[in-house]
Amino acid sequence: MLDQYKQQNPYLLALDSIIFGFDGESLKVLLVKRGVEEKTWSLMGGWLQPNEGLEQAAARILFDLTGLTNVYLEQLYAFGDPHRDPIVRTISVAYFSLVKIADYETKISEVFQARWFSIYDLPPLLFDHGDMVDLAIKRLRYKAAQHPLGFELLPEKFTIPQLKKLYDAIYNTEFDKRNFSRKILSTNLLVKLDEKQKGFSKRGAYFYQVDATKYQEINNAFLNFIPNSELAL
Amino acid sequence: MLDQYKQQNPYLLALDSIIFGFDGESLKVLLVKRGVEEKTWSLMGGWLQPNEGLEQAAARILFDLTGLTNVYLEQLYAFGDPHRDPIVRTISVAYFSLVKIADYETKISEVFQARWFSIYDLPPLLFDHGDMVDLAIKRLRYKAAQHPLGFELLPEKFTIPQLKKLYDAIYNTEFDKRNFSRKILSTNLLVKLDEKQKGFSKRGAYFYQVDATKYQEINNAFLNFIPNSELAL
DNA sequence: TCAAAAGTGTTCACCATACACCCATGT
DNA sequence: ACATGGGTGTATGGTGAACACTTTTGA
Repeated sequence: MLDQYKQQNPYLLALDSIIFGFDGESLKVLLVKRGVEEKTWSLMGGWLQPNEGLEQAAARILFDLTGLTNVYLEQLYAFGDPHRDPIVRTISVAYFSLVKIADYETKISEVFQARWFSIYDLPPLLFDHGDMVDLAIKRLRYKAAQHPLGFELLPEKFTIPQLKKLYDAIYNTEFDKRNFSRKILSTNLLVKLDEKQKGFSKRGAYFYQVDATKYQEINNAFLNFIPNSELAL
Repeated sequence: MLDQYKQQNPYLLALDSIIFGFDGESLKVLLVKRGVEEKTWSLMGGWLQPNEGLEQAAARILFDLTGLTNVYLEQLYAFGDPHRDPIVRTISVAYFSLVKIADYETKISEVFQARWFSIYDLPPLLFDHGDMVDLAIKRLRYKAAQHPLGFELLPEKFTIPQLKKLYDAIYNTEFDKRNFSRKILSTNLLVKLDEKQKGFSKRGAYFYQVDATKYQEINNAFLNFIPNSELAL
């Protein structure tokens, strides 16, 4: 009975994270120099430990390397080409993560050999990490079009113009500010605060915050393709 | 340099496939009885071999067990809970597959201990295979709402009423046949044939076929959320 | 001739888009 | 006073949803 297990080859299992950040102007990915190829930039990564689940491991590695915690983390794809790591065969499960760049910027830069790169100006990457980043960008665009996850990249309090700039950056386009504002506010997901942003523009823009309660409702609402259907089995 | 590899624990890597089929009435999943727990139904699965990529392995296993080839296959998710397999720690990469049930039905049933189960009437499943099926159903619904992949579950030639029944089954609802027909035909993805279906209804419905050339265009068109943007980096 | 499924058209409400002007304030 | 970015309203076209009748043909 156990024989069928013993006959099988085991493989190394790595986790790599595509970490997105937004600095107010452009969408960035966090890259490091590490290990085997010290001259090549690569994604944050590490090995699965015996007592961990995959997402748990990805979160641990993220924390170990950056001190980031409580961030948006979603499994992207499992990469398993036999020759993707030329030294030892390794399967890598890639995760993508959205972080509030401002909270951690200094910590990351000082403690680790890490840098934010614009997604439009990436250096050559280790192994298949370039493919991982490409896929992560596609996935982010795909998801952000329907799910309200842009907030994960902004501070707790943010202005509508900031949010618009983020979406402009994600889609490499320029949305109409009137339509954008109406669309975002029509979700009722944002709560307007009394406070205004100071220092950036003369007039100052109102801060908004995500309404955590309504967050859940919205997450389901985008499924409106399906009319009066019973989604539960 | 190699030390950092040698210190790491390797893990067994399995592939499990959720295979969907449609018999004209309801959406089905193909399950088998195998290996460790002969009394429990499970997904089709097998082990990764040293010279294979993940999708390649999933395709091989699918072929070995069912004789199915050239089917729609898409990576679903990597499952890696430390205790998901109670005997030996195993990471499983799940794939979901869409097959034309009629072409292979007899072959599957005779050669292997396998059975089609309605997604609304599944038996208890091995390990976390129930979670895998749940996720696969969600993913199928999510994708089918925007991508034209329903055809993968039907014969080469099919009628609009057949297609509608398929979507009814996927979403467990009843679409309006007028709206459904208009929507499907407006994609220009289907070519009407001169032939009519015989034997099922008195009047008979026209057969249609997928226009392979237009298939690609459509696959991009659903991204119309993003106005005049340059998607390429 | 009748039963059963196939096929088709119109109206309405809503949403996405395009587009232009006034407002608040720091300099 | 003026320059800079913030904030809002309207008109139009297209799309999704609701809804009912005629057509074909095998029994």
